[in-house]
Amino acid sequence: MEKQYDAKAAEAKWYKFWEDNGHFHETPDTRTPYSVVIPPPNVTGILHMGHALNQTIQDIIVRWRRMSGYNTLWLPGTDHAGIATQNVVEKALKKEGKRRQDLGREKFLERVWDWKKQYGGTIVHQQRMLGNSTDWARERFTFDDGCNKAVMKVFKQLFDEGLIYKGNYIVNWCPRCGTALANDEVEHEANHGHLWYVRYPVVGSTAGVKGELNKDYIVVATTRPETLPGDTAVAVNPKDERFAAIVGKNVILPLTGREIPILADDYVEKEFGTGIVKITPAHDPNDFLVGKRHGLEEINIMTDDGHMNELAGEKYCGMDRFECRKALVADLEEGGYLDHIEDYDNQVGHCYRCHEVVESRLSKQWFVKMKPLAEPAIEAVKSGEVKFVPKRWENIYFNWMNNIQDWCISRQLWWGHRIPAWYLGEDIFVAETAEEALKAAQEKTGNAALTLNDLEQDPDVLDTWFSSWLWPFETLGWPEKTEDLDYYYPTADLVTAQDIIFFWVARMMMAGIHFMKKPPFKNIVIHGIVRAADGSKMSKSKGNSLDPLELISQYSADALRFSIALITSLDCDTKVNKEKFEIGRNFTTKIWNAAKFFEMKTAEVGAISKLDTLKAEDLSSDDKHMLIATEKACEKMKAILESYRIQDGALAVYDFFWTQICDWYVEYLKDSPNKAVSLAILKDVFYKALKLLHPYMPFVTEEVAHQLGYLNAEETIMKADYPTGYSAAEKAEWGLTEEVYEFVNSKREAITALRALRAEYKVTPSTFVKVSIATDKDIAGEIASLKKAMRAESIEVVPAGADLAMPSKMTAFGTVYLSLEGLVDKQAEAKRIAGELAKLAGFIKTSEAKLSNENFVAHAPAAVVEDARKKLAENKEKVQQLEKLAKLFA
RNA sequence: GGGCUAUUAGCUCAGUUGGUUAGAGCGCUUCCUUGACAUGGAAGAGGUCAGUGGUUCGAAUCCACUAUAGCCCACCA
Repeated sequence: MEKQYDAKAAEAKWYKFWEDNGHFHETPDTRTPYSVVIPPPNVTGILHMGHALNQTIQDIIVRWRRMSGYNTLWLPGTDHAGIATQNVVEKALKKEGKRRQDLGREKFLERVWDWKKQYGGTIVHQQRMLGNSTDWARERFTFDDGCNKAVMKVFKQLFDEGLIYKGNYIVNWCPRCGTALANDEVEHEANHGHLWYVRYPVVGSTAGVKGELNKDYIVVATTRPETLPGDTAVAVNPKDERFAAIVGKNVILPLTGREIPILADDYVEKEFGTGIVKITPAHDPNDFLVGKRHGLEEINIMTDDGHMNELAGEKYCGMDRFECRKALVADLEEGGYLDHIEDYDNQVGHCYRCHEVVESRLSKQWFVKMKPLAEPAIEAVKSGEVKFVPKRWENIYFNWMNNIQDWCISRQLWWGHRIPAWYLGEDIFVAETAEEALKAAQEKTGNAALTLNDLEQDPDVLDTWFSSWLWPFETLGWPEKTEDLDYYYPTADLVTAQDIIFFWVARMMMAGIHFMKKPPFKNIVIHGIVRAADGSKMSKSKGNSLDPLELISQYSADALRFSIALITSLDCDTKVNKEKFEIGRNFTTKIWNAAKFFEMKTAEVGAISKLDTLKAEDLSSDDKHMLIATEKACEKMKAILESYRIQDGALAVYDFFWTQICDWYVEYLKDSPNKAVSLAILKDVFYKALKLLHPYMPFVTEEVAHQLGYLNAEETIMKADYPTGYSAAEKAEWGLTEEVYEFVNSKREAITALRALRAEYKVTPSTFVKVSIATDKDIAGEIASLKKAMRAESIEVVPAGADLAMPSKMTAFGTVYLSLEGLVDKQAEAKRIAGELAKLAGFIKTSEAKLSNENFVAHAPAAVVEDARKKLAENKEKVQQLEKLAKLFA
């Protein structure tokens, strides 16, 4: 083996090997299926830490299941990301000085597809760098032909079922993207703004203008003065006695001179502002509803790109909305209409894609009725058919599902699934294809001469999520009846971050149940978000993001994966900084060096024993301990991974490899009296460890498994069996008992105690020392190995309780004494001992109090009481030892 | 305005159903390098488990309140 592990070379080599040999690919057979669909990243995306975390978790689970004998499918793909992708291409066009309208719809779409062909593979390529064992042969795209077909069918079906409708509604509108947005595509952010108090003169009073305004006006508070020209009423609360007298009168809308009524409506809060609110039905969702209730006119004063139109008045027409706000406020002030201004903090909606301030805009859109879809999706979780991990997300899911609003699915974009609705005059024909729509139109009109040219297709496209909510079954072939669909659906686990529970997970639940009659997955595993070291969100603009590809290049993919697994808890967000990835890198190095050691020793020793011929008497207690520790590690990993405790698993396998194998057993092996046996054990244990590790660190484990000859060139550790420990027969044959395990643990405790004594008394490790051990245990067989581990010149065994005047430490193994012979700083020692005695006295006091408490003795489990008694006795003995020692230094 | 979560060593986090003298990694201190590995080994310092009150023989763990931080939802102009 090379002196250093070349991660870059190994990772490139093995990924190609796996992919070229179809190791990620399975087809339906008689085994139990285990399937997972990846949350498809945006095709415009580049790999970020969120992907790295999400996909590492999935790959760990998937690789573990694959090794555990399941027919495993992890299905990859990308999302066509309507707005995001269109924006990218529009930006490129802008550099050429063009807009998408200059190209026209068809040419523009060609450009987007060209872009997709050229750059759409970026993230797909980057995912391979992580080591994902995704079945690339089944890679899908939410806008490929199959998904398009699925989307068309779904739209038609929902329309026929009366669950899709078209309506004139006030929607969230991004003036920059020029499209409607769903409610959850709007991000609310704190805004330090103002509340403008504006005077509206009451008609029929003596109110005049400019400087002559008096009590004959009312004052209206607004955060959006620029919408004033769109006002068609002002409103007060019907129970508000202050204004009872003026309800039904009219006011004059400042600057326009238009007369508008004063209404009473429950929506108005008496306490807020002045208790009077202006009603602008075309520019505010609440006002829209008020307007509907009172039959008000809806005056749209803005263009779809956020400028004022002619209805805003000649002066403001063409102005940007925020420019207009300034101009209008200035005019109000000049006209004497501005009462005063207050600072006011509120929440303002922003487009989740481009961050522009969202406008409420009146327009015709398509909606899906969600309530009927949500009900069975709620039930599926309530009944336990689908489980959230961690469970607490269920409440959040229920809360959202119970308050679900209809889903605005139309987008005024070009890139996306075009809405399959065709118009002929007033008639709408919804069909899966244009031909079917034409046929329907011909039948309806009785005019067989109609052609496609007579029909006009709805220009809008569907929300991207309208395709991705079908992801778990459209990717398996639906609406065709395929073998894959039959075998792999429903999928097993869905792993995703908390931020798309509503966007995606909840909707997949609804679609899966509605169209497939079965929820799309059994477990929904929700993990946190990767944050920067200071806890803030990572973002490119802040410059605080870590690039997984850079980390891979610096530390290796295995290092990235292991580190991220080690520091991630499902329960909370994860803060990361670069240094954390050294853990994984160092671990890789450790594995490599341990392998080198094994190779070297094997060559040195020559023939090593065969594990299956060994009997208990061939094995030392340390040998047995190693085998038991391995057994325990296997059991532990299974339990951990079954409950999705990725972090615990990383820690457990790290500890097993580093502490159990390297720190203790390898050190033991160097001086083992029977190296042929110990190497045989190491050989077996090492391979088991590699397999336990493989889901976390696929590359280095594969490389080492080949280097050490566990596998031949055609084989892969990916398909090796996940270790389950030893058989009952083997355990009996080898005498692997809990007693031996505990015994060796206590021996190690004694070794550690001696080392600590050395450090305390500044006896360097190179000095051979005289050791005494006071114990009644039979430790004769351990003396040889103890001598080596303790670097002892001699070890004398004396009966427990023997009275030796030497520094000592108590262990379960016995009391370990270090002979001093010509040491030490007496004063410092005396002081240290006094400190320790004080500490022990405290413990003994509380301990005695506890034991003399009848309640404790009566109520606590016997084992707990027994344990407390034992500890008390031990500590009392310790005190005696220390007191004796204190005399030495007096 | 509702809801959720967090608060444990200097830092990042474990601590599974209440019973440890509260752990890990990094950082820090001391010692150890020709013998797999200094990306290493050994030993150690460092915490009244955010605060207050309660339940209990016993609380980091359960309950209530408070404080701080973060997230999500929500139409108060």
